[in-house]
Amino acid sequence: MTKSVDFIDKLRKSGLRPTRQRLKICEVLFDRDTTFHFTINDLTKIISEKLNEKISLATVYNTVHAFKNKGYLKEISINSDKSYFDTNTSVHHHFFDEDTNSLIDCDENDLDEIKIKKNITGKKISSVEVLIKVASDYQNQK
Amino acid sequence: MTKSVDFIDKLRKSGLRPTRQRLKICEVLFDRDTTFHFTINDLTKIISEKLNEKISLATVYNTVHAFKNKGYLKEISINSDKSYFDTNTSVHHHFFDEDTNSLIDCDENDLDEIKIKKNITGKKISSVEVLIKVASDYQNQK
DNA sequence: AAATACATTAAAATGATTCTAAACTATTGA
DNA sequence: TCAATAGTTTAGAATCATTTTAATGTATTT
Repeated sequence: MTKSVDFIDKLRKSGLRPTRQRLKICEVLFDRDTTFHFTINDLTKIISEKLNEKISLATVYNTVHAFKNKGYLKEISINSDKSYFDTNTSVHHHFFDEDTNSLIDCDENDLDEIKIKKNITGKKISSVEVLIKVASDYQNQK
Repeated sequence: MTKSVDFIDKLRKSGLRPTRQRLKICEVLFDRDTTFHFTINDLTKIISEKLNEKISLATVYNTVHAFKNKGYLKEISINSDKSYFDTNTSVHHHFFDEDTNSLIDCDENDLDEIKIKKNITGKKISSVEVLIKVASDYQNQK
């Protein structure tokens, strides 16, 4: 259980003012034992339904983007109408369950290390993401 | 240079009627030597500006999705407001140039084969995609 | 405690994509 | 060959995620 003081610190250190809204969002996102994968819609629902808090949608967007820019969240590449975020910012990869539209972190043992042997001239690699889409064995009628 | 007859055939074989609109789109997409990466917007522009054709936006969407479902196009996973498609449907991976928002196919020599050592129980793998994001060396102020 | 800079907000705007229902066209089979 | 039909195209409306706006509010600085 992370204390509110820690979040205040975390925010201040990143040059973000510790507002009531940001602290609430910190609680939802970072006061957890395991990685959390979410869309803005998921997060908004938790805030309003579980916490009974009212945070404007624009603020949720602003905050998530601020956290992403500060490196506290990772955005996952999926072709979806929505954006997916991950509280696990270490280098790791994902399974995407097409039946439930949910992400699952790959364990480092699930996959060999990805080695890029040749890169585009004049560019630096900013990220490498592997997405393994999975679906139920029987329902292949897409 | 693929002949129109071939496209008519291709469409008929997939249970799609060879309409004027679909044939035009086939020409744009498949009458090429190299892989083509595009968004709906790119495709629409080519049709109207280069070919001077008028195809309704809904038809472009319908056709691209039909082609994707028939396996003639691959959709690439990127977190973008737009969807990206690829005429190269073989298993291969991508560089994504963040400076120009464009995709580049990985050569099979750019990357070792991806081996998934452990999968989610009860699921089958429907695809494995690697996305290598690159950007200019100097402009790292994101 | 006032001034300032930063944040939040509701509502409007935007932009990609999908839906609708009417008009059109390729195919089928008499 | 022609009418019936099933599939297709279309413009425009609808939807939905996300961003913008500009006014109000709040944390920080002096």
